[in-house]
Amino acid sequence: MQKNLVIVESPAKAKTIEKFLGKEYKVMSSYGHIRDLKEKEFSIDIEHNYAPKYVIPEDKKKVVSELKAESKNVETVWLASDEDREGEAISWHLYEVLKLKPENTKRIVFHEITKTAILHAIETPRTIDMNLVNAQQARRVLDRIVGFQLSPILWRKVKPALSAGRVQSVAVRLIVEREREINDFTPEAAFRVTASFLLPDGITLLKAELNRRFKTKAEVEDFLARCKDARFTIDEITTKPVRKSPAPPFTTSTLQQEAARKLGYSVSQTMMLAQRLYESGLITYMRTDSVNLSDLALGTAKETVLETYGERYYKFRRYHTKSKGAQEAHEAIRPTYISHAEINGTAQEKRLYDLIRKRTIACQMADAELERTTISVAIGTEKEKFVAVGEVVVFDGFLQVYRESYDDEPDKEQENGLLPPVSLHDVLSLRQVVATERFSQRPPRYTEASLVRRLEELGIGRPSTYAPTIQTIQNRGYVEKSDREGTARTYTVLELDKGVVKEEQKTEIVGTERNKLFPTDIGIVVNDFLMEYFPSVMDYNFTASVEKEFDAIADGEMVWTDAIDSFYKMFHPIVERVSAVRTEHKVGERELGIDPKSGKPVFVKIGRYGPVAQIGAANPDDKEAEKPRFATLLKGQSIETITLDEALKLFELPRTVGDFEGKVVVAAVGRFGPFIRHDGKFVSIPKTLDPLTITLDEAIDLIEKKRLSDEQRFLKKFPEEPELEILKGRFGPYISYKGKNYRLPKTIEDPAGLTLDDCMKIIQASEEKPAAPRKRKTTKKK
DNA sequence: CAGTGAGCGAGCTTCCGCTTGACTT
Repeated sequence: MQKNLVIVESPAKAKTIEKFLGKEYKVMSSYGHIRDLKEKEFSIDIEHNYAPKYVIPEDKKKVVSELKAESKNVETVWLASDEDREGEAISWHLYEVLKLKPENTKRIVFHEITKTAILHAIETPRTIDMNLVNAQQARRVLDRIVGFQLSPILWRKVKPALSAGRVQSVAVRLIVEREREINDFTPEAAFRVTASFLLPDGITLLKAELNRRFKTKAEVEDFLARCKDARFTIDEITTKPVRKSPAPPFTTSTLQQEAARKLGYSVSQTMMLAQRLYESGLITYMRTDSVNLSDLALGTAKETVLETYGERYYKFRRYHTKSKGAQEAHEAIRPTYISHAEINGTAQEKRLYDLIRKRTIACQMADAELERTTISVAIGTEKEKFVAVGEVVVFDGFLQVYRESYDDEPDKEQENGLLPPVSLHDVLSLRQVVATERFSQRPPRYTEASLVRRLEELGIGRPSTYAPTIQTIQNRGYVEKSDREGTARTYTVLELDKGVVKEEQKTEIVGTERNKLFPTDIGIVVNDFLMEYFPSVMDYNFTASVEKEFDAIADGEMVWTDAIDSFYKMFHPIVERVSAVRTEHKVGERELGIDPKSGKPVFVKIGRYGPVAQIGAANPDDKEAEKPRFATLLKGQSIETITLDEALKLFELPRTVGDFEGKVVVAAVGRFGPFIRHDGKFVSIPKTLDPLTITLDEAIDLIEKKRLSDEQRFLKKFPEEPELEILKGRFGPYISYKGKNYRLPKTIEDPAGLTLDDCMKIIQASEEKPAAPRKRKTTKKK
């Protein structure tokens, strides 16, 4: 019989700790929370002081019964979940569910997974902190109230299966508001003036920028005229030292941001890779808001820096977390063994590990020392000056290892390089002055990672929820990840060369964006609705202010049910009031005008399946009445901006394009976008064409292309087995057999040369081993 | 990943945070 049972949250942690503790201790994992409110019921008894109804979820029953069985057989149970709100609650639920006894239950916490830390924890046990547990219950109950009372309102007023919540709704708000800022933005033009001079040596060039910008072309022309005969002299040379310090070690959010910027990983991809590194024992825990490094880690980082770079490069630094609502149950994300430069794993895992390792090492390195030189060039007696700025790295320090990236890298033209040597009062000869029209930049759309950064700044969401939240707002159709092609813009360039001013119009492409978050019509409608009726929940400071109350509860200064009660008394009446209003019109509905043909009103709104246009109103009392007509909006159209004419055009679909081979050609929009139907067959219409304007010739072209690719699709058929075909898909050849598809191994060079026997073998092989685990989230759609 | 191709009334959907499997479409 075992003497001790230690329960931690994560199985990987359990494995490590078991090694430290020896035979007397068995270490098991709870796999996070073991008890929660019912998944599909409100589960809060409002009448009885907000009593939560907890259940053990189906997928946790096995763990719980194993823990229960084990806990009966030991002398002491050590509850070692994390030392934060959720961790304390996990311990309490374990205590309750496993029916533990106070006399043989001990609560311990440790902040680093080392033998000393754990042994120390065992020597200093405490009891469960009910105040902290109650703070968690308040958090849980509040989120349930908000989520489960707001969502049904959306089902009725906007669209079924939508959702609202303390975190996700604010995330959507950020994206909607950013989109409006972009729409409202008007770029301002100004001329940026640069000049190049020849130094007295007659060889070296100096480039400098004017210290002001001109609003109008007239001002530029005037300035250029003044330059023609001006005398240019070096007026001032200043040099000052600049220091740069390394960024703190990674937390979940900063890791997600840097992996997106430097490696191009999505937020969820980063988390999946980090999870694997963690499970392999290569890095510390990946869901953390702490920048703290253990003494052990500080020591090995020091050794690594000293060994690799020498004493001058080392600097001891301790970082303190300043993000709102941080709970610091773990360390920063760092390699388990900082000296390990090489690891086994996939290329992606290696790159992420390398990033983590470099960031960790760099944060214990010396500042970089730079020297910034500013040379100013006087223009005769004018007030304006040309200025050249150069930066020289005197000592690279941490930059040798790691340089943090930024979301919006500064313009390349502003990059500071090395400046040529000059002396005060040198007279320069002007080679050229160029005035380029530049426009102020609109704010950028959010990426997954920059949204995470903003949420963290606002203290909204936790390391374990950033990636899932981003998934949720996309699954609900509030937000789409998408690209936006830039638009061409002309700008003016004026050039003074050899005393002559030339003017030229140039074109640039601006506003190109890749993989950015765009709000959908549904997202906008839901956001505006929530903002109108529930501004307090949508407030960017809502989370921060309830966090303060949770802290007061944790400190024993507030009763958790009182906190919930005062929120509920404010919140629920609004829910009641909004639910009671029975409006004929859906939220976000907009009347565009009257259909000239039928004389009926034309609406746009969020329908059962998304944005639709509608002619005429439904008449539920009169079954005989004419039903309204519906048409789905095309991609790129919005119920906010669509015009009456555009909406009426939609009703021309399905539209007869013409005849081809004696059969009619029809253009329409289906579930998967615009398509052409001809002779019972369907062909998708590519983005470059429009179902409203497509011509018969274009349609025939599409049909013929499709026929060709269909023909080439069949690589081989077998007369003896009609159910088996070798086909060519977009991702290479595959076998289709009895309604199922099988991938061909890459080694096969001539798929058409396969025999029936070969095919059956491939099918059997893939049936036996159910392929490599593909960790893809299946989208929850029916 | 692949192919698919309509409808706006019949039953269900939903929150946030803690943690990993199971597994073919």
